[in-house]
Amino acid sequence: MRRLPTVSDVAEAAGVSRQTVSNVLNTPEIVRAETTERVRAAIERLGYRPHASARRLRTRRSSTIGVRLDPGADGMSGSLLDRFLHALVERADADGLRVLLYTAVDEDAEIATFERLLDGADVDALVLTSTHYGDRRIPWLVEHDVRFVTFGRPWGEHDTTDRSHRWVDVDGRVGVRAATASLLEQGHRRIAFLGWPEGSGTGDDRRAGWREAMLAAGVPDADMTALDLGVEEDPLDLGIGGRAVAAVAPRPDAVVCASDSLALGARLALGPDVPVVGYDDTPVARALGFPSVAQPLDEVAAAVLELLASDEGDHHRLLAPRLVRR
Amino acid sequence: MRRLPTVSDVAEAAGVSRQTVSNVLNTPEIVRAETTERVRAAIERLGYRPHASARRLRTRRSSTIGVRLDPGADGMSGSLLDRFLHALVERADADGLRVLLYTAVDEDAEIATFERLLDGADVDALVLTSTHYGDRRIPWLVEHDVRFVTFGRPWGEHDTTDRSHRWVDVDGRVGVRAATASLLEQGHRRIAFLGWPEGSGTGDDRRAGWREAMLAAGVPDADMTALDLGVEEDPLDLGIGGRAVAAVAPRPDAVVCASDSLALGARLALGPDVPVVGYDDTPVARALGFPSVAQPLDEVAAAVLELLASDEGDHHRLLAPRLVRR
DNA sequence: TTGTATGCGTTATCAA
DNA sequence: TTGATAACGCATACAA
Repeated sequence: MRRLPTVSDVAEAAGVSRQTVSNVLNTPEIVRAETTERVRAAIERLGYRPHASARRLRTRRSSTIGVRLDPGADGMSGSLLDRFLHALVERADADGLRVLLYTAVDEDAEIATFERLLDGADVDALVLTSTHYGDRRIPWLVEHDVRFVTFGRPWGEHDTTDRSHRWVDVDGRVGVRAATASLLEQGHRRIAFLGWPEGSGTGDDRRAGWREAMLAAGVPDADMTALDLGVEEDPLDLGIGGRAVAAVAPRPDAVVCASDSLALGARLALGPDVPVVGYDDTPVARALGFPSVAQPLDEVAAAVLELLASDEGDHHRLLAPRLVRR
Repeated sequence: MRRLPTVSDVAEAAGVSRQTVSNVLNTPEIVRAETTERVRAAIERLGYRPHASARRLRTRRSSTIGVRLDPGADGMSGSLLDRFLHALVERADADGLRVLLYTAVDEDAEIATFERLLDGADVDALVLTSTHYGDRRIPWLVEHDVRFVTFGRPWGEHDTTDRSHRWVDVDGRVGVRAATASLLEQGHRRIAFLGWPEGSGTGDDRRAGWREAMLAAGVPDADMTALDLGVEEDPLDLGIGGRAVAAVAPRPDAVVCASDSLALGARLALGPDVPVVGYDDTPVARALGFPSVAQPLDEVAAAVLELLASDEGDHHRLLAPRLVRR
């Protein structure tokens, strides 16, 4: 591979000093237009590109953000991370940012990875997904003054006031409410909710959306308890949701689900005649043709980068999902 | 964030020179055990970590490999890339390598990205997926003397002799042959192959596996033509494979498919009574419970890194897939 | 076996 | 507005 031109080469070719070349690149406003022109021409002619490592060493910034590639993803929801990542990489590239992947088996290992990544100036910001209640990563990052944004609310008391933790999330409650409303509009009344056991922020949020829509339609609270299903999902046993929903008597008119894999279970158990709505709009939903609540991953990625970049403005973004009708 | 300790700090703390610290890290065999011990203790005590950017600047290597995050992935096959990526990141981490993502809309854009990534010493090797016949990226990389490995054969004449192009691939022919054989063992004879139109390396390879198994079982060549289905897959029309297979009269006993999404189409069109085997063992196959040919992505990732690292030995690896029976 | 001197390519500081 | 000088942290050639 040929030797790459450096600032010195450009400086020599343009008849200026190295520093001036650097200024043209980094602070063009303080350089005279004519000089800028000459330097730019030289850059073009020589095919000069700044050496990323040298710049990083000097500036102590890497312009790289780290993202964890989730190990536990079951593939179905995994494709969600995949799509988010894609959107993120695309947006980041436009801002001159790179995306570095890492993995970790558990939280302690992940924190150890943070240290490695940050100390070596490999990354200077992190994007975290799949946050959960009591996440130990968050306080660690705050304490070590690391710039980060999570895709997912902390689900704590001070969600929207805590300025030390920036997050972007999608309003699942609104999404599930819309899904439920659309089933109600179609004339269904006994609409079951198939989600996870109470206690998970995300799951309870989605459940709340279903309840709201049902209440608004005048369904009494007492009628809802029998239709409120919470199961522990298991990638190896996709039938669990189906069995739960099949056990409801009388049979529900329709089912709103907290995930596409739950929806798949319901669909397989009840057949195509009972309308089912999923969540995340995965390939499975498209393949089987049931509606699903889609997260606006492009917007999420854009918001994540905005929060990462700016010091002022809001620190939290709650985005609206979209119901994909089929 | 605190100021990070450097080699100098460690040297001072251990009462040696910077060079000795560097030697302990990079060429431990030339340092006296006692000195090593003292230096290691100082490293531990100070929490020293080498600064990645500085090392990269000096060594002119980034220890980072670039991987493209595919834009066109339809989600179902996309999860394949996802799983491969995960395996790759995990293995790479063990070797002290980082994985950087990039995207590109087409080949020209991707080549432009190569230049940016390589010139800036952002990455010093690339892993390419979804290679195809006449791939312009390959000659560009070879010409520019860039280290790379592709996951996927070039499907050219000189596949196995061309030492300038290292690749790892999975033997689809063997996989589909095994899938077909298992159906034959179950007593099925009219086994259709649902794949893509002739002309794609991967597709034709898988088709050949089906033909081999059928021939070995004594099915005459003439009987096979009516069972040999090739359709253009379309993420928006998953029914296309199903329609093709439903149009075969008399109805096939079973169907071997070149992908899980084709298998899904066949399954939906023919119902659960006609055995179907897919390819890639995606969540869809697990969800619907049909067998599928699984690519050993862990092994692929390991092989990719081996080929990337070593200058001698083989330059190509053809790995055996595994039939997941269900 | 250990230490000294130098440079990788860039940008920050300060003087001209 | 531009230029000289130093420094970022590390690793290598060479000397001791």
